[in-house]
Parts: sequence; C-alpha cells; structure tokens
Amino acid sequence: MPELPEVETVRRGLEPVMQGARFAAVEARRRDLRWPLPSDFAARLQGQAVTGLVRRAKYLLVDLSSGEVLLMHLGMSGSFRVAHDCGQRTHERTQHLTHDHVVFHMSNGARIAFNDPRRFGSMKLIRRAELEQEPLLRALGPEPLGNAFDAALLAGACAGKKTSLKAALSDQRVVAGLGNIYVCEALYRARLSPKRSAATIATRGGGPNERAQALVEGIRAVLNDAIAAGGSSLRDHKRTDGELGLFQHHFAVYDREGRRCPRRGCGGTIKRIVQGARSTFFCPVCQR
DNA sequence: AAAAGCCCCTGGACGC
DNA sequence: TGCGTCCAGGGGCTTT
Repeated sequence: MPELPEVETVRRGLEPVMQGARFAAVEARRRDLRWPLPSDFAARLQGQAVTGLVRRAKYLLVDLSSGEVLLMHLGMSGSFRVAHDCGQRTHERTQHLTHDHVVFHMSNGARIAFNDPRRFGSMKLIRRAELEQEPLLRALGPEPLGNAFDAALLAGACAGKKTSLKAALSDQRVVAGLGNIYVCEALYRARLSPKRSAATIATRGGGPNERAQALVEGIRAVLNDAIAAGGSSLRDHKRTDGELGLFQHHFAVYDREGRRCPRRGCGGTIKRIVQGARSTFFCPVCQR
C-alpha cells in the first residue's frame, strides 16, 4: 500500500492521539512482523510519553521520553486504526480485527491497532543518539517535498546511472518516498517515458536539464495533490479513522491500461509494461 | 560499486 | 462452490 502520501496521511491521523500521550499498555499479539519484535518491546514502550511524531520517506518515527525512537514501516499492507478504549459502545469500537498484530493503549484512552495481513511491515526501537547511524535510514535520499530537493540534486543522483528512469525514481537512495504508483504518475506529469535512461535527465556534467526540472515539479505536485486527498485507497490503505483516501480517482495512468490518456489533445492509450518485475503504466504518445 | 534477482506473506480477482 | 494461478502499493539481502 503505502507510499509517501499514505504514510503522511497516517502520520497526521496518529499525531493528535499520540503526541503528548503515554503508552499505558502495549499488546504485541504477534511478534513476527518483517523482523521479530524484541522480547522487551512492550516493556520499553510502556510508560513512555510521545514527544514527537515525524515521517521520513515511508517510515514513521515516534520520539519517546526514554530517549528511544520507535521506527515503523507499513510495508505493503500495513495500516493503523484509532479507536477509544473508554466511552459507550466500547465493545463495538474496539473489536479485534484479524491481523491486528500490535495494539497501543494510550493514556488518553486511544486504542491504536496496527493491522498488517502480509506482515511486510516492521517496528524497531533504537536509541535517538544512534538515529544517524541507523542502517534503514542512512542511505535514504532527499525528501521530495523538502527544500533541498531540486533539479540539480535529482540530476546529480541520476547522472551516470545505467538504469531506467522508472527504476531510478523507485530507488529510495535517489529520492525517498516514491513507490510504484507515484513514480508512474510523476513521470506522466513530467511527460517523460519510464523507459528513458535515467542519465538523460542530467547533462554530461551531471547538472540538471529541463527534464529534471519538469520531473521535480511533477513529483512535488502529485505528492501534494495526493496528500490533500488523504492518499490513495486501493486494497488496504485506510486512514486512521477508517475513511478511504480519495486520490485513486485522480490517477492519470496507474492501473488504467487501455484507457484513453487524459491529457487534452493527446489521444494516446495507456500502456502497461513490466520493469523490474513490477507494472509500469504510461502514455507512449505524450511521455517521451 | 551498481544492478538484477529472490524472497518474505496473505488475500483478492480471475479462469476453469 | 471449489480449486489453482497470478498479481498486489515495499524493501532487505544475495548474487552477478
């Protein structure tokens, strides 16, 4: 499921119920997520206050009063659902869903359940002082919505690459947070073919060209639009309140094989190809 | 070092 | 209705 807009939507849903609250109790109903949870996982969270909740790429980082950071990734099918432990209709609101693997009971009465059928998601506790050295975060490229991300940076990261532009944008070391959907949609907005060599958005010296600029604008625009819509809901993604994101209704190319290209005057037909064992959707007429 | 495969896991859609 | 097959929004690890 979740790419940057969905993870950001989850972060915004969790923030009001986590920020400033303490972990009153933690249930690790299954410890075999992507990696096993440590045996003292619940004990290290219990009693800690949340002092911050930020997103980095597709990771969520929960700052704890203990000086540790709870690092979480939703994998392909992870989601959070917020309910309340107290109040009437408690039974109905807090019913257990299949694949609720971890449940946080917060001091403010919020019950936060992490649900993940495929268990590609992960949770990890690390010392805040060691965040810089964390292997999962260390190699991540720039935040696409951050100030540092621009055409020069993207062109520099693509210069000399032997891979396709699709593969380069999917590489979290080049730019952090895009996945299969938003790579396809960003390339569409920039009118660039996913098959194009990544190196062609840089000049010989590694500097940016007009394609890099268009791509940066396409990436930022599609991510901002998707966040504003609450992300995309295909199979799994739901917001923390259980509502669906709406951006899937605005896909130009993703999962639209055979449909007419929505660009005015284009008239092309959306095509599906396979790159790196994953589907790519694009318009072969206006994306070059 | 970079790039390409392999694999983790469950469930939904589809064809027969 | 029941099966088998394929596919899915990610990314770490291993192999080339």
